[in-house]
Amino acid sequence: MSERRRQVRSEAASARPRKTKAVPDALPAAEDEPRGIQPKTARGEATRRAILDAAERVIGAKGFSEASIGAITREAGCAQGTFYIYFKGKEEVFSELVLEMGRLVRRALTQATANIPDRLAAEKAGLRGFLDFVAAHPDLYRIIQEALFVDPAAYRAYFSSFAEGYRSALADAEAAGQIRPGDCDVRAWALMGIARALGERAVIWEDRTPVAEVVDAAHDLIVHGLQPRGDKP
Amino acid sequence: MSERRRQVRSEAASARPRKTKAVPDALPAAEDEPRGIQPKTARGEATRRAILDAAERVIGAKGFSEASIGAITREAGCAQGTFYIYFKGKEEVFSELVLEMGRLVRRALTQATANIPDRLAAEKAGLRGFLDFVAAHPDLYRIIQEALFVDPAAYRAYFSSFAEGYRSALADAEAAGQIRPGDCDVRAWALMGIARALGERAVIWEDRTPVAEVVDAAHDLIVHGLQPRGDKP
DNA sequence: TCAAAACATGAATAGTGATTCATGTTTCAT
DNA sequence: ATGAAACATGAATCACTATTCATGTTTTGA
Repeated sequence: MSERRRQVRSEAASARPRKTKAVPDALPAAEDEPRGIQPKTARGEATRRAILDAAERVIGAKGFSEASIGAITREAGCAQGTFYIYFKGKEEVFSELVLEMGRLVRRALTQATANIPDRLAAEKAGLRGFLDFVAAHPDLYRIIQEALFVDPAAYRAYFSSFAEGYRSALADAEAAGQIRPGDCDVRAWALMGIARALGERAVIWEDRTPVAEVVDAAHDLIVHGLQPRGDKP
Repeated sequence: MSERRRQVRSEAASARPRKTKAVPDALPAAEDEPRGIQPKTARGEATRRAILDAAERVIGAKGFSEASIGAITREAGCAQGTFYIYFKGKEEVFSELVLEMGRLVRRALTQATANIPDRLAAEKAGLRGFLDFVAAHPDLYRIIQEALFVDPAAYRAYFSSFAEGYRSALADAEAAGQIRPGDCDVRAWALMGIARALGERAVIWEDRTPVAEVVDAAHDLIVHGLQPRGDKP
């Protein structure tokens, strides 16, 4: 019991793969896919997809470290070795899932808010679109949360992309006089936080309150705040 | 490749300990601490504390599954075996950390909002207290996020306690006419979401914006909402 | 139709780290 | 001061699974 309080070194920032017996590094260093190749046929595409979908379900249900490759391939209906035809390792499927989640959410939000010029109205439609999406993809939602530790870069990229888009949307609306002036960066994070919390309430807490009710209540808060006797037109 | 889409069974809800060789269950079934005892002396208390603190740092830095008992005890400055004198296993320290986080945050919030009868003012003080707290305990903050998978019960307990307290505080304020009428449950979750997101921005994104600025901007949003031309007294 | 390319298999390998335990050392009550 | 209770040690055990690989099977293109 001596030097307490030492700084914990993050040591490679996260998980590392098993050691390979002989690392023959002497090549010009460039290519990055000794394994984990894109399928070339429809059959391969279907198998890869099956594994990815199975991974979503298994990792979403058990969490990253409890989800074994064996469980994933069993769920996908193929042999363990097949997994490594399409993915370099466990981390790689996970990262793909996080990316997919990002793509899908962005698409959902884009569609939900398309052609809505008013920011306050867009805010409501976006919240509704988000809550509908997470209700339809509870596994992906839980997966994002694990990314903070399993793939920090993907985690940050996921939220950064939303934060930046949100911030500039608010800045535009502010310039157009559609919303109250204020710090758009902080407000973007705050609004993302609201959406995230309500999504979690629905998915993790399995709250059954109809989405429309939740959206109405939250949107009232977002528009008018907590203050009493607000101006009602 | 056959029965796809099978339901993934959560299988014991989370991690399970290694199998013990011979389980001699035949006793009346009641006691639950074959290991993991409370220290009886000051020396033991200090060691237990050292391990808990080390676990906070190591798990906070590397995440639960990457944090080995060896790393924790090394950080604590004791032998691996010592760990099992005070904790039944890895999960147990983790759960303690989540509980401790809950206790500390609750205390911080109670102190920050003590003797502030007005809800809107309390809201601001509470947000400030929370952000100050997470800045001082970044490790604990990250740990909560992992609890969703490592110890779901603790995760839910942590947020439930806040949600319920928050909800009833809002309900009281609403009854007293201090805030706008509305769904207090949804609003409680939304406000928690704001705090959580801003805490994350500070801790995970290491954003350096002064806390006071963040609090002012967020509080303006919380009080007045996004709508333009709000009533300014 | 046939060789090559793609896919698929699952048993074997092997790294890892949680947990135990037989053996000391320290502290406490009397 | 002294035996018992507490505490501490760290090497050894051993379950667990990610990953590999030698060997088939299926699909594709000409």
